[in-house]
Amino acid sequence: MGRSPCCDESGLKKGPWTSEEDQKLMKYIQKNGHGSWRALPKLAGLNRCGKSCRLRWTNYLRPDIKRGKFSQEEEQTILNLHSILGNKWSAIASHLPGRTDNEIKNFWNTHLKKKLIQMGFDPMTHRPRTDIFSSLPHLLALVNLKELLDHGSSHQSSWDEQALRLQAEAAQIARLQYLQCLLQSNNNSFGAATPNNLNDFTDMETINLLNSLCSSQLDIQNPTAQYPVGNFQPVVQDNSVPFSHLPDLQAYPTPPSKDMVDNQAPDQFTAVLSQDESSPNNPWNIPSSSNTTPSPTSVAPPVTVTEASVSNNMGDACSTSSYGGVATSAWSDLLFEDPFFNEIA
DNA sequence: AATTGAGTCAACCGCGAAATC
DNA sequence: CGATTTCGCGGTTGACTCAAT
Repeated sequence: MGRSPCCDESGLKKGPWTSEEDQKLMKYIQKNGHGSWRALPKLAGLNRCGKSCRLRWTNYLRPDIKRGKFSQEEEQTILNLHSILGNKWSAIASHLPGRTDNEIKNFWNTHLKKKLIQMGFDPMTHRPRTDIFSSLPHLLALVNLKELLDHGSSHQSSWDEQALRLQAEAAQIARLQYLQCLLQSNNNSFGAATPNNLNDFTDMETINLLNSLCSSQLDIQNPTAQYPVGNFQPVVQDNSVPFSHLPDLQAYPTPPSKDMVDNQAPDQFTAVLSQDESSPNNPWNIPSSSNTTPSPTSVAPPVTVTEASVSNNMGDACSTSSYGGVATSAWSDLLFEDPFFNEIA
């Protein structure tokens, strides 16, 4: 209750910190600890409010702060944890040594959120957005209108070409979205990506969609060409080996449920940034005897296979989410790295 | 060279919870 | 036990940089 008046006090400096101020603050805290933040500025000889001092210390001056770009592992950890915790930046930061909540929040807002949106996923729910279906006709109409205005009626043929091209691209987006939904629903109907349901995933419609996506952008004159990892390849309609070009998803067991995650105190989690090599078939670090049947109320996972797993700091196997974040799925990785997808998205 | 727009990130603001009186 | 103070969190802002025009 009650608002801290410290920042409202007049005469206190605001804005960027100078190196002298940093030095004063650092020296004082290293010598005395921060104690009462409210009292600190006076004691340290700073014309700042305590709040500003605390922020400067926790986000910038603290000696254990790691600076620089986020690694792939950190990015995946953030995605995983965000899918469980939402915008609990401090909770997420507690699993990323040396990273501050502010830094993670910024990274999310400037990079990860956009990435998910570009992929057609809702950054809050980590699930495919369905709104694009309903808005597609409107978007097309707007785009066509703009083209019309830009080119005028004297360029009818050019306008037609543009419209056709845009319509084709929009259709690609729609198909991609639909494909994601199919993958999602297929996955959800079985609770999680288990080996069996992956084999079940031979729906002709989906395969046709994949093929149409692939053929539109790959060298159709050279169907046997080798594609870089992450790019789409044509799907062979061979039910015995569907998606043979994908990573071996069958090595991954059913991930733990969200309930399991929820039942663990957040502080007990420690991100383990690589798959547990001692149990390569158990990347979730779940004891083999665990009953990991997701509850009906748990967040249904998208098609998610992640190499990031989570265990608590007691060394006990606990859980990561059954919902490891879309960006960690093999499919999502493919989408991320697919130049055509990035272009149209 | 000047302008503009997008991206980034440090810092601020307001709120609620916890701690203290 | 209620009032007040302090702290920490999450959302937002604005200064800065850089690339494109």
